[in-house]
Amino acid sequence: MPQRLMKLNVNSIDVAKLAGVSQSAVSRVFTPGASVSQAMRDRVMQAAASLGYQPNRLAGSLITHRSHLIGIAIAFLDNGFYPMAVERLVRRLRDVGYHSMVFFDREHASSADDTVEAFLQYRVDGVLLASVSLSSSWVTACERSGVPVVLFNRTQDDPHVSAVSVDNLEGGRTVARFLAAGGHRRIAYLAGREDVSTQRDREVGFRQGLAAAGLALFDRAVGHYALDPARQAARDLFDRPADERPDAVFVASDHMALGVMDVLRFELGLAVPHDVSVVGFDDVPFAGAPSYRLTTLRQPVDHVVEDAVQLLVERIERPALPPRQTRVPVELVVRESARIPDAWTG
Amino acid sequence: MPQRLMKLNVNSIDVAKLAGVSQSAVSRVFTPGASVSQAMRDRVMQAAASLGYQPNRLAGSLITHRSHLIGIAIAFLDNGFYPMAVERLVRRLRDVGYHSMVFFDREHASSADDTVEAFLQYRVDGVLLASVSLSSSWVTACERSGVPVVLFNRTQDDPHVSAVSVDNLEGGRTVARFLAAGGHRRIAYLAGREDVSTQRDREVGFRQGLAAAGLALFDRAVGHYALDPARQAARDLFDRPADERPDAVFVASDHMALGVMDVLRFELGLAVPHDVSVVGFDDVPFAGAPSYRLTTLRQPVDHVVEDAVQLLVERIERPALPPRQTRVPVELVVRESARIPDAWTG
DNA sequence: ATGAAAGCGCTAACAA
DNA sequence: TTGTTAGCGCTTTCAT
Repeated sequence: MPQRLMKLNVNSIDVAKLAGVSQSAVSRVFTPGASVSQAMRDRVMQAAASLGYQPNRLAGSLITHRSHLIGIAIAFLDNGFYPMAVERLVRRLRDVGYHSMVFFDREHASSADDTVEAFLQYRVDGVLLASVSLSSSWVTACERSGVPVVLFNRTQDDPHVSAVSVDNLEGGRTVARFLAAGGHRRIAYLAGREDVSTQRDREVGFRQGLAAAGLALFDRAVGHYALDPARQAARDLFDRPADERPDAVFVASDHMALGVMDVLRFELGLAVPHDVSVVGFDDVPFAGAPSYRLTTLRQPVDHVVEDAVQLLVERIERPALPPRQTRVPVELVVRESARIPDAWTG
Repeated sequence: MPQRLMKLNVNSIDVAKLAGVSQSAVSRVFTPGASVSQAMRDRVMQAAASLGYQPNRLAGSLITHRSHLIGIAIAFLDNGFYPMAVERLVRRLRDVGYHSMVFFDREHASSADDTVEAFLQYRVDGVLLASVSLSSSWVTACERSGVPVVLFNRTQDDPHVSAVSVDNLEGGRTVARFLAAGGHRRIAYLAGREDVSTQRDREVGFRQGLAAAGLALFDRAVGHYALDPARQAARDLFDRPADERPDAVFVASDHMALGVMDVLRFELGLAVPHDVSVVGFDDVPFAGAPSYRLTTLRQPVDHVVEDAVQLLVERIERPALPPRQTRVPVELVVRESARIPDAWTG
């Protein structure tokens, strides 16, 4: 049969006819764990191969009620932490048999609305939410339709939703301890977006740590987890006479911290860490570059991803299981952007 | 009816019953452009809302033969160009009504194999290939099943496949002209992966431009588009006495170029651009950072993405249309990592 | 404009 | 182990 006349969408009936077997036999051959003889398998596979047959999983999902699709919603990839996270999430999900539909939602609620609608219409088996701005009503919408949701890197007070996050509170405390031990006395904080849990927890922990060292926050500015606002915040904090400016700053994300270092060194002519110590959060790839050498708290991406996938898959496979939260420890990575205390042991 | 007893997977029949209309009426209400009275639409929408009904697009695709799914395959997100590209690709596709299944394939052919299989099994309407390593046989597999493919940022000599790329050849020539005009005489090239078209075209164009200026390549090393190999290549090229080392280097990607700058400045103690000029390719976000200020060729992401989506959608919607290739112009972004020729006008 | 009926490609009882 | 049969939830003729 000339290839040009080949039927475009080959189905299991075509394969069955060519192999001289029933259609359901074909289905079984392509169903892992079904009961088929080797002879049957060989005949069917050969027929399938010669027709270029691939089972239609969309059709299959109709009856199994499993699409093996996971919806991933994320704000954007500007911050270098998220490309790492998304890539590993998608890879890990694939390892355990799921495929990823990914959506980017910046600020607008309407866009997030469409995203949830798409998840529901495509009958995704589960949802991973890494967006900073998704309100809890979307979570409710999914869970009500029986679609389990896992919050990635943010928490809600609501224990009815699974979530994985790093220990932002302890991270904040660690930085405070490190900076206080380094002899800093005018310590500032550069905040992320005020409405998200990571920001809040990092700041609360930081203030706790400062208090424990007998210090109070010297100053504070807001960078919204974005580059330009962070740069402006750095100017607000540091474009002052030497004795009125902070001698250290904890920046709520590396993405912002790298921009802050650039402003400090290239706009304001300050030396890091001689004039000011900078500590970030995330350990993005550029944090380790010789041009920055940013001291920061590492979020162990693989660990976080592993937990997220685990949390999601367990609820997909055993819907009766209750939601769970996990909290992954962070690790201070000491580089040279902040003065290192004598005999720092963690 | 208590919410806890609510049926989990509401279908169009449930909605029809509640609204007291036929099932096909429900379908019409949710089909854009179908013929329904306003009264019918209102009744159905109300019933649907009260049940939380969302049409099952997987079922719909069975009959329409359109999944509105696009398969995107990409190597990885290490290189800062790709996060930008993927994010915009996914957004743009969504704007025109398509949803993205994304896959990451590093080197292994078997993984790419699985990816194509998944694309076929999920009956994606089209495929976008941004992976560097996907061989042309996958393209054939998709196109034979009637799934149009667009190559993103790489070309094949084969005109039977749609492709969008930037003008790497002209880009290479431009850099040569710029460096020659800057008075450099020992000009080196740091290559990407030898087996991909972007690398080849950039180098060919570069050599052409050098020849036109009466120069030949002074030296060459290979960085495989990856950070560590690029850093090693930089050492090989520059860890020599002053009169034996290049006075300028064109690096085939910014991702590598930033690493090269770090080695030059922090390991080898060379000043950029005083001792050596560096030019990159891509214009990734960090290229503009004050710490680097890398002179580079900008790939206009929005333009490239626009073309890619256009090329794909036109073939999905009019399958008879032949594949096309587009070539997007690049633009030299002059910063301070390379000596600027007097009166440089482009 | 609406309803009845057929069927998209598949999986899963059930029989044999 | 294999075949027969009945749907899964939808879109789309075709009548009305």
